[in-house]
Amino acid sequence: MGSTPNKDLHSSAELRTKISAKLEGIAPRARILLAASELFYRFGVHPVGVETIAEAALTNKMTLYRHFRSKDDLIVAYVEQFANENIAVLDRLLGDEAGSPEQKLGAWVDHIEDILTNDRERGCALANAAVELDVRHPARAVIEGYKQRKHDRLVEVFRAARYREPELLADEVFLLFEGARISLQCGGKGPASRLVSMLRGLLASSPRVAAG
Amino acid sequence: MGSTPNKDLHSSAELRTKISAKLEGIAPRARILLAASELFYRFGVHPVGVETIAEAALTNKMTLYRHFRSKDDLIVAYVEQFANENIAVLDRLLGDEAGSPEQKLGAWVDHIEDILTNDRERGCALANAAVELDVRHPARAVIEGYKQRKHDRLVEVFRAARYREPELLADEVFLLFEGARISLQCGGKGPASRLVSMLRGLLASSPRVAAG
DNA sequence: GCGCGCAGTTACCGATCGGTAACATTACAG
DNA sequence: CTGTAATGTTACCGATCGGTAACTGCGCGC
Repeated sequence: MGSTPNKDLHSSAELRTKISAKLEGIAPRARILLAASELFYRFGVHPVGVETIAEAALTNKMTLYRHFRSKDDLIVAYVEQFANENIAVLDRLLGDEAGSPEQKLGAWVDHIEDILTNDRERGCALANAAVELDVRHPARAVIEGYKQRKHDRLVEVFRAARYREPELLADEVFLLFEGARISLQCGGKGPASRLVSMLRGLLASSPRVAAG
Repeated sequence: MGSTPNKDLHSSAELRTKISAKLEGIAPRARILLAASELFYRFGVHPVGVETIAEAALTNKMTLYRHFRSKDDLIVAYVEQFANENIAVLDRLLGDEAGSPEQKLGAWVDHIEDILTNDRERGCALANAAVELDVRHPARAVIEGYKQRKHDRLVEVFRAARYREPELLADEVFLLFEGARISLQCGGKGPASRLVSMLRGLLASSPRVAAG
């Protein structure tokens, strides 16, 4: 009943102006992908129709289908874009030019804090998509690859920071973060709001090996 | 593309026989709710149509609408049923007749292990539903209430077990578990598979107050 | 045996879905 | 200025969606 994103979109100019603002001179394909990202993330991939996406992108359905073979193709592109963006953020925060491992981890926790306190937070777009999509949907492979890469980066940094059990620590931090994002959608503001302090405590108290 | 549950259901007799097996003499309403539970959990609430549910319940759409005002009503009933069942399990595992707090926690961790190693695991049905449904959907309130109650039970047990910071520990365990269930759907078997040992370690190493 | 309530059946409704065909229009390169 | 490629527009397709009407049939209590 409440989930009528198309009607909501038409009646309120909110998203319309919000998307339009970034649309000056951008190619149609990019516009469509941008609009799809906003809508898919806000309402999910199933409730949002292609017509709605096209209109939000200030174009039409035909142009959409000239750039994407099908809605499933668009979903894959949406997921890939999100994965690439997130990986880019991770590269920036944890890359070679981001300082010491401790600085990297601090910056990463700050970044997490920003995400969780954002009022537009609706969980991890990729995790949400995984929930919505069938296991055989091609986007699922993209999602799995992203989560794997993210986990690997964490292990790297924990190892560089000389934690005694970098894999275990990465698993722990990974699960805590995933849990916080999903539990924010289940109304549980309490547990998620304490994630950041939990992470800082974990990083401070986990055993390390002595410096060589 | 891959998500065509209706066709899948019709072509394969799998779910049909599986559900039919439990259907002897059960009232139509219960049959419908049972079929809806199976289908909603496997494929999500949006991709599954009411017709498919009715057929899986060995009845028809009219009977379905005699017992549920709308599909959204059915979704609410589905979520409520899941919440009640899960709370009942928690009552059994953590209730007054379940032994010492340590025994309760051990049994609960074992229960979690069972869930995560189940090959039909598709995450928490309620969390999945929350991802799919709009914030204003009436089922969302049910989900939030359930998560709150579950969290409260955990705090109780941790307090009874004389942990120094029962709320913090409950938050931690809660987030870890939620994270494991969602990350199983993102292909990350690694982190989730180590959840149980992480939980046992956490319970063993967290500080407690001295017995009075 | 009769009546009544519930379930089954069929057909239908308007709306929307993903996707396509045919054509008009723009923009830009030569 | 002209040719060409991309975009916009309109109308349409079959399928499926959630939901309803009208009628038939069965079973059970009285």
